[in-house]
This record gives sequence, C-alpha cells and structure tokens, in this order.
Amino acid sequence: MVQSFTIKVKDILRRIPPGKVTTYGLVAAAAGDYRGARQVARILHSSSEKDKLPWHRVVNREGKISICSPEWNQIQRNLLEKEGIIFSKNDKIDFQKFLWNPAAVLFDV
DNA sequence: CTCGTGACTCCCG
DNA sequence: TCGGGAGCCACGA
Repeated sequence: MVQSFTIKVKDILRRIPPGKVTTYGLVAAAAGDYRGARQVARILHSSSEKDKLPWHRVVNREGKISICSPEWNQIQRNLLEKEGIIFSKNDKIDFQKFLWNPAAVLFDV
C-alpha cells in the first residue's frame, strides 16, 4: 500500500521522537523520493500549523535551520534546545547524537 | 484547469 | 576547493 507522498511525509514527521532531528532529504527519501526534499519543506510550511507537525525538528542537510524568516529560525532553535538538542558554534546540530532516521519506522506501520 | 513559487539537494564546471 | 545551475513534486491563487 503506497500512500501519497504528502501523507507519508506527515506521518513520518509525527513519528519524530523528542530530542531528535531529521532532514528534508531524509524524510523525502523515506517517503519514496529523495528529490522531494522541497515538497517536504513545502508541506511543512503549509501544513505544520494546521496539522500540528513538529516542523522544528526538521533541518537541512547541513544540520542547520534553513528557514527564510529569521524570527522563525530563532523559534525553531529555541524549541530544539528545549528538547535537549545542542547547537554547535556554527549553529549546526550534531547528527552523531541527534539525527533520527525516518526509514527506521517506515515499515513499522 | 494552468501558472508560479518554494523551510532542498545533487551534479557539474 | 568552491560556486552556480538544474531537477523534482505539491500546494495556493
């Protein structure tokens, strides 16, 4: 049963455990399209508020926040720090400790 | 229905 | 090593 890309992405986002982060590309790849990173971002931006998705746990491939709005960028960082995620001096997240692999729960449904 | 844009990523020069 | 360009799909108007 293959669900829509959007549904998968939302589903994956809801399964991100606290204190962990993932990347757009990872989620997209887990949803079936490694090139759908933009759609993941689009979905997040579009449905995060209405679907209560943990958008703040999603960062770019560098482990940094890619949001265009500086204020939301700050909010996301604040939320992540509250969950125990630590940012490096370069505002990067240590993937060795906080990276969560969406593919791990993909087939758990 | 069609067009435009986007919180990304990868490949090539 | 670093920079720029292209690709992809979904959602909103």
